[in-house]
Amino acid sequence: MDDTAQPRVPDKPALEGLETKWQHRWDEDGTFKFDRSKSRQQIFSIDTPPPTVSGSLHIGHVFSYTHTDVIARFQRMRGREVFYPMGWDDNGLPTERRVQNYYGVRCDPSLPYDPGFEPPAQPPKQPLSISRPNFIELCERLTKEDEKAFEHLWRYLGLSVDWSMTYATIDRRSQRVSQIGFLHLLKKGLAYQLEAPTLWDIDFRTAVAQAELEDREREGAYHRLRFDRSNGVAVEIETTRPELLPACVALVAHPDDVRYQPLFGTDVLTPLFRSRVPVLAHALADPDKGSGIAMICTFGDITDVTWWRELSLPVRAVIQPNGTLRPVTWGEPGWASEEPASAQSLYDQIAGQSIAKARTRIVELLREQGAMIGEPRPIVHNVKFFEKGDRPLEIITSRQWFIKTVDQRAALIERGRQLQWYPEYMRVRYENWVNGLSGDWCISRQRFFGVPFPLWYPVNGAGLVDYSRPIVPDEGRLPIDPSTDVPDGYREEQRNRPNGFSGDPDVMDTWATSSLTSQIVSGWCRDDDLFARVFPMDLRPQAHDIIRTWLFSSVLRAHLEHNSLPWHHAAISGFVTDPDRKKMSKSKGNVVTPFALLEEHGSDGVRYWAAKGGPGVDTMFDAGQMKVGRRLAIKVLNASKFILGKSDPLGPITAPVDRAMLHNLAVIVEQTTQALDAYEYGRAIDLVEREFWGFCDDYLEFVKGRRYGDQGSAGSASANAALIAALGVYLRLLAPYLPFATEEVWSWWKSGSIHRASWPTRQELTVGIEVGDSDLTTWSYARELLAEARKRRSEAKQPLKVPIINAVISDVPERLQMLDAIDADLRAAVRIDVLTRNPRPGELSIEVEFGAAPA
RNA sequence: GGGCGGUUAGCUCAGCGGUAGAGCACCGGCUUUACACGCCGGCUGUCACAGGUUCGAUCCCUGUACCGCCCACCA
Repeated sequence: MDDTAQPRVPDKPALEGLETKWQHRWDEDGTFKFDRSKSRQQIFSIDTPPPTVSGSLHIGHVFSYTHTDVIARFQRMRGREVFYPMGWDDNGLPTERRVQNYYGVRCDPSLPYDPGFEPPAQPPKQPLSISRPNFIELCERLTKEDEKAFEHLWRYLGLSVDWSMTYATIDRRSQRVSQIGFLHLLKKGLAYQLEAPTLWDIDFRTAVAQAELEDREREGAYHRLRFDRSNGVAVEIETTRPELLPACVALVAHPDDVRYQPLFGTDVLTPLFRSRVPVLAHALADPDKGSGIAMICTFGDITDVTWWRELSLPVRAVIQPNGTLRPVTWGEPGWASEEPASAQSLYDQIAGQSIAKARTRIVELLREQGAMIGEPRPIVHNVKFFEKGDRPLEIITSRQWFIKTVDQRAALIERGRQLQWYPEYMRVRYENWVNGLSGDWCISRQRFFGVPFPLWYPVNGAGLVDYSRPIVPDEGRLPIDPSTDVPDGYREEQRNRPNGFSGDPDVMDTWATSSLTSQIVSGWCRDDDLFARVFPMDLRPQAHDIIRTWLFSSVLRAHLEHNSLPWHHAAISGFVTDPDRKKMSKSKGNVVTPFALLEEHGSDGVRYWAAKGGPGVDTMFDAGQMKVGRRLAIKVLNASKFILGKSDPLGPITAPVDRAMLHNLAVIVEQTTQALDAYEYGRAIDLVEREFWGFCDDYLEFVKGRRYGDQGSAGSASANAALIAALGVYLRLLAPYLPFATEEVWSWWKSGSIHRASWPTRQELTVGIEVGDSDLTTWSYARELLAEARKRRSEAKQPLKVPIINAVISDVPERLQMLDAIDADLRAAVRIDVLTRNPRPGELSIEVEFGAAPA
């Protein structure tokens, strides 16, 4: 470092342009380039959340990514080599939807690839059908554009990412890791396929996982229906899904319910379709709900699935994957009816219709037949939705791939306890989720833009696909797309032919890939040397809304694959809320474009606001705080200009006030370091900011006169040296928060980046400075006197140019002794001609006598 | 229904056993040669409510209310 050169201080320092200037300089200088020669102990590795590129950029991103960057810059300055890659999540449904709308296309997997395809300039009114490979090409093309916009924003915000280490969740590397990970689970028996009832979105026409569900309140109605018994007495049940009546396979009541105990083991006839179904007992039936007896349909909700499984009931499925009622022939096996002809004529009136239409019609029919008692009773209840979906989920039986999770429950809870959470209480959400897992993780999706299952299946002589014997590729071939790649020993002509093969048509849940981001960035199965240096990683930063998805699935995958945690620490950010305390999101129309904010308040100003929102805390969007941050950054520039503007003479730090100020700063350094070590970035900036502002308003004012030479060369030399030492420390304490302003000042004065400078320590401030216990008291006494004297001047409304000709300081003798050390500085700072000491017991007080105003 | 977090100055929040704090806002003053994107000073609080522990509670315990969030098998 070249600290002795004369600082080059601009006349009018300003924040404008610093973002552009320094992001380019950092890029050219490779300031944040990861040095992979460092050992595991020297490295701090971060598993950055890859933002969904097809989503819009919003202030919530800026908020949480700033938190991570503050930690990254802090660790880097502490001497850790920070491994800080950036990913783009371009895999999955959001991208598919965006591509469909942007280009006006839709994917038809039956079409062949067209190598020369170009999308129309304007999206056509009627969506254009294109092949899956063509669709994926468009996905990739559009996400490239989105990624550029994101990177631009991140660089402008000042994220200290190594931009040579980016990845996308759909790129070949991620696909390969994702497919290897899947094949490992398959080999260990931890992944399996099953033909089973699965949560299904009828609009997207895909299976979804438990983690992607959300409850929404919907209006519904209880319909009271009469089921006939052979003895002529009717049983009344209540249902909100009358359209599922044809799918009814049993009635169920609680085993202890005396009202229905006589019915257990008997049969009843369903209304309209006259299907004979048993009355059964099961503990899940709630005597207080409805009439206390329920109809079991295949399938109306998850409880139906439980009953169906535990009571060994048959399947009578009526809902098709597209959400319409399938055609049924009553009287055929599985569709028994006492009166098949009338059942058929009634059912034909709802077959092929949507769920909503079928419901309306079936209620009319029930009325006509007198099978409905009274009017439907409106209720509001929670209904399960796919989080991205518009209509309630159905349960459809289909072949899907699963990863075993439920039998890992205890081990996953234990992993959660090994993980260090910030804040601690976020662990509870994880445990709630793990304890509430109701089934294994369904990872197959009937979609197009995603990582395909790296599998084919043999097709037998009759042309039927044999799913029980998947054909697995060599790991060396991965990634593959079974819809275009051909398994070893087969030819393309055998695709979907008898005695040939058939590719798995599905893609994986995006979380099946995202759960491996720490493996993807760490070079798992690609770069063993790198992997050993960065994995398990140090930090997973993320927001709390995806604990059940991203965090959970990542812990699961690392546990199953490596028998370890994926990282040691999880730092959880809150949300950004609008003034009504609602989460800001695009759908609510309350999003603020982040780039305009960065330009208006400066990246440092916006970062300041973000950093004040501590770990886990939802934080209100507050432009006022951004302005405060901007002022802090400007203050840094101006105070630095003042301090560095005159560094001569420079000498030993002898003045008690100077030494006390530095000693006090050493305490702040310790406290700030502790806070940042505990990921308390909000508390840390509070500490530094408050002290820095006091340093400017009190200390600078206090020593200004002495520094200009009022008390001779030695006093000036001491002040200059103390000012410069303190400034160097403050800049470094602020550097993680205000990377642009601090770097700018550092460059006036030192060589190299402040972001590679070493974090300040207590020792650096106290070595060579003789500090007695009394010194801290000296500085606080000086501040007390300064405040008191200023108050007198303010009360008298006297401008500073009017001198105080005499100030009488009354205090206990022990404290008055300290005046000797600060007398001259104090008199200069408040313009006091004479200080008179008045020893006496009691509180400090000052009486002043003003002189005449100068002409 | 279960759980987690919160309730402190007009607003946003910090404090978490010992005389209530910061910033913003507001009011008054200051052209003081680093900064008017500034400086100085001032005003503002039954620390949600009710009990308990303690010499002492905003802070610990137990309830209650309200706000936000997470989870839940929602006939």
